[in-house]
Amino acid sequence: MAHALAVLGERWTILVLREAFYGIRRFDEMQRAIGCARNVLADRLATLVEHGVLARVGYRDEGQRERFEYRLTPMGFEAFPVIVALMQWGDRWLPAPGGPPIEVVHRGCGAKVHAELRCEQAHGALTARDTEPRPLGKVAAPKRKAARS
Amino acid sequence: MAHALAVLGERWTILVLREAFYGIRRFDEMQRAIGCARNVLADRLATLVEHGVLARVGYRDEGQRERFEYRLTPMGFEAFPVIVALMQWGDRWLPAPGGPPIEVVHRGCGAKVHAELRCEQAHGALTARDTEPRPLGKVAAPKRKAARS
DNA sequence: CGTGTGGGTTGTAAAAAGCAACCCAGGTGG
DNA sequence: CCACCTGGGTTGCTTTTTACAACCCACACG
Repeated sequence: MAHALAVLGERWTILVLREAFYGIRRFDEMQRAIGCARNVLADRLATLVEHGVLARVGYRDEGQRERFEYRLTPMGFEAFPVIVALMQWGDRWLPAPGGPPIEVVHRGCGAKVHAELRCEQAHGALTARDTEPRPLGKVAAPKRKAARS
Repeated sequence: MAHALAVLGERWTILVLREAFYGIRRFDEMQRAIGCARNVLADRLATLVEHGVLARVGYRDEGQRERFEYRLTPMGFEAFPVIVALMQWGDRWLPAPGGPPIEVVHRGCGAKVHAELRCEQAHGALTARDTEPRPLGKVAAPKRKAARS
């Protein structure tokens, strides 16, 4: 998780990804959409490409020279639940006046998409209270003074 | 979503929340667990309290003066899918040598918990490719931006 | 009355973000 | 054939954030 945050946790990265999911691929479009500084955007795109979340691919519009755009890789695609979970939480607890500006729907069926937690035995949607953390593997030295429940 | 990131998007915030879900409540425990600077932690906790994600509640251990700890509010609890989605993505694409240090399981059943996307008509788990963004034009207050003559 | 402990607040240095200006290469128009 | 536009950046400088360490404070204990 710390590694995940090293890749996705910087200031504009999640917004870059969201725009990528919305279909934005080009530097200027991206910059207009999210409104961050150009050098920071360049840095974030480079970091994402370096980690394999985006791919920098050449394209050529008619009568133009070759330029580059950024596309989600499979690694990037799989970050979608993070985006949806964040949007959902924001819409629920920090609602924008007038409702959310955009929503994600099932292509074709048109119903709203949401993120939920499930266990591998199909026990239905879970909340944090239905779960517990389980430490694995080489646990470090025994912690002194365990917390009271 | 931008609002969500204003609350959760700062550098250590998500780790603070993760530790909160693991049961960490106190300043020093938190500081040891995530390893960030104390002033930054103090700032993050204050921000989270201010936004209603955590609550600062007094407690008193026997023979001690009153102190304060931080507990998840309902708003905080509902951020759990974000945490799980991030952990899952990190474990999948940036695996730690020796496997993930911890996993989240269904309390009782013990099976691993994961985040997934579903539509409201129970069409099963979705990927980003099964979805599309839908802009919502429903503006509550008349904003008359384009109709300016 | 000195020490320990939890929960912080300085103070200062290093890193990151923001902003505007500039660069570059190829295409277009005059 | 030169000026200018456009997409995709880079450079330089200023303002915010982070990081790290040191310190503070109120109480309990011995």
